Amino acid sequence: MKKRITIKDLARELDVSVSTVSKALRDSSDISKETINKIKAFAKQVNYKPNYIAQSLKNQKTKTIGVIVPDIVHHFFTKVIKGIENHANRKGYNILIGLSNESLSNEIVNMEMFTNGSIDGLIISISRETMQKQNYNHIYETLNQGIPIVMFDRIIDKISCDKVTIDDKKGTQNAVNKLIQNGAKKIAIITTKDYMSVGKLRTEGYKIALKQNNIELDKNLIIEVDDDLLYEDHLESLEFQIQKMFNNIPRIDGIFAVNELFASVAMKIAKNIGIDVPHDLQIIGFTDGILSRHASPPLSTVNQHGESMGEKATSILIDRIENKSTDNFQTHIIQTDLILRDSTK
Amino acid sequence: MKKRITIKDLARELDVSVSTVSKALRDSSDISKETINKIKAFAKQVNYKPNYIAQSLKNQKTKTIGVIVPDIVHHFFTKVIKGIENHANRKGYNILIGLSNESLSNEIVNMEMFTNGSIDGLIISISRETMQKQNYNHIYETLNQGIPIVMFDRIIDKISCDKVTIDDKKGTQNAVNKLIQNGAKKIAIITTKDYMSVGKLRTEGYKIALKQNNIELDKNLIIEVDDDLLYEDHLESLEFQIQKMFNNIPRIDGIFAVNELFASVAMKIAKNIGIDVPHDLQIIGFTDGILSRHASPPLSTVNQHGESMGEKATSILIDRIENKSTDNFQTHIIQTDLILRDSTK
DNA sequence: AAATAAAACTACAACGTTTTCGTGTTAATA
DNA sequence: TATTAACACGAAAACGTTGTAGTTTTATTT
Repeated sequence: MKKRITIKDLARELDVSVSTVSKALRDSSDISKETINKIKAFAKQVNYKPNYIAQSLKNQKTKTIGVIVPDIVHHFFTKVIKGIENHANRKGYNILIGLSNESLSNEIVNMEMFTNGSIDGLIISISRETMQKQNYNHIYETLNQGIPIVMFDRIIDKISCDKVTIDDKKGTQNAVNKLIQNGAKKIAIITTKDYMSVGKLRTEGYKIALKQNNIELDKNLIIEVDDDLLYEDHLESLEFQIQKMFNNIPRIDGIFAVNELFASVAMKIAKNIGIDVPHDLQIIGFTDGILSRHASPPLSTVNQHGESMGEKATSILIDRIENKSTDNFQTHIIQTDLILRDSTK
Repeated sequence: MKKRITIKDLARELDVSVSTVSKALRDSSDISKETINKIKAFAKQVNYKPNYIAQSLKNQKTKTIGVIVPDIVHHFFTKVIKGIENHANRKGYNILIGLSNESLSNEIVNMEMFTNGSIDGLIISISRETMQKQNYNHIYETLNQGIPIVMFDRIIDKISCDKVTIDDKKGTQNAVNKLIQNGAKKIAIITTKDYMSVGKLRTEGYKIALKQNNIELDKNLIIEVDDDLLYEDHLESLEFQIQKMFNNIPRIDGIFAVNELFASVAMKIAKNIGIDVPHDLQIIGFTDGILSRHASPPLSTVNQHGESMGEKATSILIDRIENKSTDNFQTHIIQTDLILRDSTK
């Protein structure tokens, strides 16, 4: 376990000053080409690596960006993170990850850990509880500290910062339109309570598509699933709610679901009670995850392009960090596309 | 955008020295109870937060741990990360995430970014390429720098550091035993090339179980799937390989698969060619992910307890970090358990 | 050869903390 | 009352960098 080599060590060994070494390593015009080469060669030889922490302190920037997501055991977030990491790495940034577990207090704790000098900027998709309680103080605070934030997917309109989201409304419209084109007449939507921005937007898209096609809106066909619990552990409850839908409403021939879990559970239940997918019932979900791909039949779905989302968020953030401007916030909208598989005709 | 408040600011405002403030905030016995209270009160009032970077530099520890995984769009790794984050957070640590994307060079780049003073310790599951090429220099180097490492899941025996893994052999044995108890006579294993430690170990477990039950080993029943490609994008190739197995070998009545993807694809193909699961063919996979749970029928599987794994790895690492000892490396083995669902009788 | 300009290098402060070693008060002891 | 101990606080160095403002050396001009 050898001690780390510092600039001071290099300076001592080469019999020059610390400043000379520092400057040489950064190709300063102050230092002669000759000396630069000598110093760099020696530095490489002894495997000198600059200490990031010291640089961060001195330069007042850390070259790391914080990422806070509600959950990580989740295909979509995972895709976004991958996009973030890729882009960040290319730009020489590290990423610090925090999980809110859908809880406001966790979100706050994570934010506080991050905003004590550890990050240059933050990418966040806020927790369910934060949306419900509409408590955004922690967000405003870090913004006030001059730390730029990019919100993605779960967005708060009234907070002024950069945002990247997908076109939930349009994506849903396209999906529902497809269902209608394929002959569906009685189309249900399985969505979440509408304090969730995405659920809300998607429900709106659903309504628009119906109206465009002159189909009367039937409120009974809007199933607002109680999403307070994590379905990873409470599948039965979800199944029960969807089962109830089939019981109460006969002859549904199209389902749009706001995520792939809802879609695949709906399909499973439909099949169980003898409904043929896609012949009698067509289903389209949201998110092109593993569930959609491996369901039988494979589910048609709205692809969110999570990775692009992560990349875009990161590029906006880094731009903001490096150019220090604090106005003209943009909200970038990523277009979705419809992946047609065998749950539609 | 207000400037961050520093100890210096507090000192100036309260007309005491910087040292006094610093000590007061850390409850030093040097400072009178009275002054401590006054300083703390004021600090809270103006919302003073210590600068982590400065503390890191001074204390020569960062309170952050690095995590490098081959992929993040992956249920198991995601579970482990969740476990890591939870435990780390409880202990006041942040986590820095790096993705190797199964590539050695990416792994190296990430390690280098991390080991330049940014982390106190590292948790890693090494990339496929690293295992193939058996190039571990970067690992040895960071170990040499005095940065403790905990390897998980994909482990290199000969590297001396802490490890946490699951009992792949035993887990597989149990699963295969179950298959045999349930009457299966001709049991195939779908595994990976054996440079992957987990594939190897699981294959061994399979062999042991057969031997224990006096079933002769038939090499044709060991399907080594070519896992150089990511199946997220190359499903057909995987399907083709499994299809071939069914074509070549008639009357397989049991399948053990080393991951849930292999298991679910095998099941899908079996169903397609008219084999009834579980009546004619029983299947057990590995990893209790979303695929297993939502397959139809739901797949019996070996649960890896990823979250516990992450927690254990973190607790071992933090212990190592805080106690600075550099001997008595442990390898902790997490037991699996068998989740029986409808793909077995 | 003296004056000046350019080139090459260095000292030092700073980033925000922590900590060691003082130093000045006050209280307790002889 | 003089001596000592305990207490409360402060100065300064240190962590490893960077960058400004010198200073020294060398080269150029007169």
